[in-house]
Amino acid sequence: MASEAEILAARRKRAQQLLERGEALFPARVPGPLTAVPEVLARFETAELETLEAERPKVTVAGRIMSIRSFGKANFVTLQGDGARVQLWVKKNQLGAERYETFRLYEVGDFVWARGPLVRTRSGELSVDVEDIGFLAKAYRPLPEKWHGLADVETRYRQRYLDLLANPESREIALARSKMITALREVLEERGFLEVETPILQPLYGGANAQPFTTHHNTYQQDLFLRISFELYLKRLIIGGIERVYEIGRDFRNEGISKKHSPEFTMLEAYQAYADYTDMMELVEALVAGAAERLLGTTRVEREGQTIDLAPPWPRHTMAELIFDASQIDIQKTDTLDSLRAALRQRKVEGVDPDAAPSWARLVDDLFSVCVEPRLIEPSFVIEYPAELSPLAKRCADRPELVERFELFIGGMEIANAFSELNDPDDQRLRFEEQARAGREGDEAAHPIDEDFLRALEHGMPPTGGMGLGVGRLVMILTGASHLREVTLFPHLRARDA
RNA sequence: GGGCCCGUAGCUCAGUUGGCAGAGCAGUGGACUUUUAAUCCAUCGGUCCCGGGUUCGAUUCCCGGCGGGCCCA
Repeated sequence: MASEAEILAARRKRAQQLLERGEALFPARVPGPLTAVPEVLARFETAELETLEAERPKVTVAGRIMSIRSFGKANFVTLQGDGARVQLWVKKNQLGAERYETFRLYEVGDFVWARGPLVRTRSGELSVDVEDIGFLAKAYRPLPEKWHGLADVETRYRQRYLDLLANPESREIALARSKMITALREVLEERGFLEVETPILQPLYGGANAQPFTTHHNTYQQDLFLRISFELYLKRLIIGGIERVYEIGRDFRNEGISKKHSPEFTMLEAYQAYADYTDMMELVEALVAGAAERLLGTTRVEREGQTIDLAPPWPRHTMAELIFDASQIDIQKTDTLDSLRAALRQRKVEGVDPDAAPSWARLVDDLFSVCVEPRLIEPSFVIEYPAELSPLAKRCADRPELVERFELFIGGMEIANAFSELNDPDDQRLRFEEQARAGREGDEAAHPIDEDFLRALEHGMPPTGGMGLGVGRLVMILTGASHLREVTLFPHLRARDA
């Protein structure tokens, strides 16, 4: 018996035999209080043989059977509970013939509880010397193979529960993500930020340059968008007098998928009144370094064989400097589309098509993405962005073609984006109108004009610093993961044909 | 969206220069009261991703599709 159908039939047969022996397949609860497997290990893993023999501490544990090594009248069962494993030592003379025969029907994958004193076997392994054992839940399907685990990438993503069971690294990443988000919240709470929730279903999207998902509300007969950022709602809260505010949640962008991009992804955005983008730099430094220290106990992380130190402060360079260093092109001199195209044709920067971008600023952005971004491995702030690329950021007072903005790069990825928020409603209207023009000229990611937001700004917004941080990408940095999917429990995949 | 690669047993993988489809683990039956991927004996298990084409014969070659990976956009 080894085809899938036969394996399933065999497991059903075992289940039937259990029923016939009076064992419930899915009882509602465990008899008596449990000791979690990790706690068993924490308390007794290092206990001496003599101590265990003298005290014979009795525990009841529960978990999933991961393997059974049977010797006929004695069995070593590996039980996994809450990610930790403890061995059960199940003997016929201890259980009695009747109960032992029932136990022999338990198989890998099933959930059981077991009670008995903790002992050490001859080989020294901490084990529950089982006096009593019972059934908790039947597994009708088998687990992945025990030694190689689950390697098929697609199955790991589609059946993440099997991945979590079989591959400790996957579990570690899931835990790390959760702990990291807790750490981010702690840093923000310590600084007096208030966590809020804003609409995911929005009548008009905005706050970023991206294409949205669309949906429809039946009762109101209203077309809606899934948000592409939280920005415009969080700024409304600043206007409303909540002076330090943040949200952690999901954004949705209807765009390509890559190791750094997912159509839905978790974002942290924070806004602080009476602050500017330099204050946001300090905040981002505190968030990233704080998360690293709280999660890893260090600011040093490994990535593709090299060590990155996240300890602040981080260097700050203008976009123009970095582009010049990488390409020898001075965008401050070649400050028109035609002159920059000419310079690019002369330099022939690989991967940048001088004719692809519709404007000087977009061409600068392409150039930066290709020749600078991948080099920014150590944490680096990039400052002074073209205003055209930043329709929601305040202009530099002395150079109105630039804005007070930075992006943070680590490991060649954009991790955070922040600016001194534009609070002049008239300038904001101009920027929206520029975006609308770009949209009419075919830029599908251009920002729509948001009259309701303009009206809110006209009521007055204090000078404000705001920032957004890609949570999944930061998890990648802190765990060394190479793909956003590795830090996303249920990544989006194409539908399987039915 | 483009290029390249992959899809074989429940899992991890071989293999077939076109000729009855293989291993380990898992499963099943048996032995075994200190194992650690337990061991030993026996045994079962396949839509070779799907659909066409070429061929005496296709899992293998060709075309299309589906799913995945990597690189590029």
